[in-house]
Amino acid sequence: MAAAAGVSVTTVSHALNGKGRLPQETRDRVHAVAKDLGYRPNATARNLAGGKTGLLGLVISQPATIRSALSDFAYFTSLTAAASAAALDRGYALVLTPSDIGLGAAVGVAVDGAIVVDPVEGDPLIQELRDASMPLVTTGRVVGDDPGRAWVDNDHVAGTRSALDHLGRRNARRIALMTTPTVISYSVDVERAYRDWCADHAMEPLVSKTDQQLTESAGYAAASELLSLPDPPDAIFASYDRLAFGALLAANARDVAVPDELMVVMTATESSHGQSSGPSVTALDLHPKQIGQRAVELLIDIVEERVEGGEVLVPTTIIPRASTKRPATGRGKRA
Amino acid sequence: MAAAAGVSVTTVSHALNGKGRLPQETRDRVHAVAKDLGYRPNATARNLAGGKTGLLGLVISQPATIRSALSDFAYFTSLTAAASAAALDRGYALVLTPSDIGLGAAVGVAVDGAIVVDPVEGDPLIQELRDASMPLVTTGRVVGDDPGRAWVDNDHVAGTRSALDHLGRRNARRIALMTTPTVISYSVDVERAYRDWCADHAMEPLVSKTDQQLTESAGYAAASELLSLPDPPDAIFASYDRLAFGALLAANARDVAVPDELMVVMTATESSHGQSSGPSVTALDLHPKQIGQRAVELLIDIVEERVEGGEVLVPTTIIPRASTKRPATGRGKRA
DNA sequence: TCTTGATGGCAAGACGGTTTTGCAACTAGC
DNA sequence: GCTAGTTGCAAAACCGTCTTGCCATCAAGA
Repeated sequence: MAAAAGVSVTTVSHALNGKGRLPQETRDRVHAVAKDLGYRPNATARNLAGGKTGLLGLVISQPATIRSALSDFAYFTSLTAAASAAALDRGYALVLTPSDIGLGAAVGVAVDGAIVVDPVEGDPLIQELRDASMPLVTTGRVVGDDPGRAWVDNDHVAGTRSALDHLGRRNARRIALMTTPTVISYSVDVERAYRDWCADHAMEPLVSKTDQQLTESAGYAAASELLSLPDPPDAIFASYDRLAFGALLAANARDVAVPDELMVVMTATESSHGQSSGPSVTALDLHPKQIGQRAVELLIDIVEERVEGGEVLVPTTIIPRASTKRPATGRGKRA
Repeated sequence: MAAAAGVSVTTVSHALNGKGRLPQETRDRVHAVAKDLGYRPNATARNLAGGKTGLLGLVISQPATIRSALSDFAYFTSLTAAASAAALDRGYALVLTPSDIGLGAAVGVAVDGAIVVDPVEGDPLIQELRDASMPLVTTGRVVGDDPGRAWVDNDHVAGTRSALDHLGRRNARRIALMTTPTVISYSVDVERAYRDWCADHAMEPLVSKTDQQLTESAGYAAASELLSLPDPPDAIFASYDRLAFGALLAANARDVAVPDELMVVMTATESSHGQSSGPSVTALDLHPKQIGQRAVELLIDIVEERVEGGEVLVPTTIIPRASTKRPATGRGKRA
């Protein structure tokens, strides 16, 4: 920047980065002038000098079999957008990397670190990145991983329990779980928490797993089946919002009243609300924006060697709405 | 790269970039050694020297009112992923920019060029970028823009006509259009093409516009209304796939047989197929991947000053499926 | 044989910062 | 009053590539 502003480039660099030995007075003056001139250091030059690229990679890990079923686009969009914004805030750029190009040493972009979203057990990419000792943060844990790794995840066990508690307090007698096969830590956690909760409450588990794409249609089909059981559920916890919307349509088609005869809770993103035309659905918000943001922050901390790893748990929030609008009994914790 | 490989850095640079005056023999030798060493020039240094950042920004333009309704995540995901891959292929990194941070000179990242997806009429971002003379490509046209701008778009007029022709050849008597308010060039084009086609074929237009979020539920509601008209449509063209899926559910609920009593055609992405549980739906594929890819290519051509602008039309493809499975009459073009 | 022109390749500067080193000037202790 | 330590800042080296300028070398023409 115009050393014209009084001092040498060295001093400017020192002042702006809080490095060298400078009196506060000089720092302030440099900062003032910089602000005045709207000076912003050139990121490319800074990266060159620092031996970095300024890029972070984000890959969505999904095995080929369910990649096309990856219909929970809203979740990923939300997460990715927040991650990108968080990266920009801190002077990095987030680049979406197709999982098939890879970030490996051999091909693809040179990045300073990587985020892998919802890693699937045995995904070779994880191993490849670790072998290359690339700074790595996963969103959702790697199933079967040792502790000490860097990840950001919801507390799905607590979240699931809070959703079930919510239903239990409203006198649900038989709660069904609508979910998917367990390929990522999310589905593993939810199903285990559900079964544990059922055991704790002497309730018989009723799990409906769809391996179709996660659409309202799949939810419609699954819920129709559940509702035609001899002893149908009076509450449903859906691990994807669109399954819940489908369940609502199924209930409507069968004249099952929501919430009186059937309560529905779904996991959701910020954008899930109001997407169904029926009663608004009580949601367990996963806060994907926070997930994305925290993942980036953790990754940058690792890249800049402030920490080596870290396990970040993002809490979930239950948002009561019409689909579970029954008076809660006094027993149990308050929502 | 190790000038250790025989020559000077200058020669390496010249050889690898096909610049200076070098005999083919030297070039080949350098290339061979480079490949041998797995040498890849440092992008950061290259950018510094070239005075660029190596970054392209991609913004999704949506007015606040419908941003939350942006449920067509699959389309954007597809487009964005393809754009990102195309950029990486050419040595650039694509970064998603939140529309509120902006790419303006004042704030945000420094990028070499920008892509604005589905610009809304009067979006200030467009003007800001143009004022800063930032290389710009839009995906979908800016409504009311003069020619000569750089954009990539589907030929929605031709596409809509081909979808309607497809229905017409199968003896549709009354075709309804399910769509949204006209805020982007896409919705404008589709509705105009539909009305023109109706006029050409002496058919009374029947347009159902939903301003709800674009979910199956909205499609369900809109289709239910259409089907309860005194003179209900016997074919529906839906400008969003989820509207069509909802229509299918509505038809099913009313025992309207598809395709015998009602044919359905939707615009779609690669991932739309198989998302409904009913009959598979004939689709007008918009090829969002191609849109994203072509947009990046065009933008890079502009950034590197090979061209100044360009209008790229990506064709659409009609994919006949069960929802319009009727014998086509001999009249008209073949599908 | 000498000049001229084309050709092949190297050296140095530029890009815009960061970081290290070095040098005054000032302060303090004895 | 001299040495030692501290403080404030500038000069220089470096990051890895591209670009420009220039010196050889060699062949052809005079």
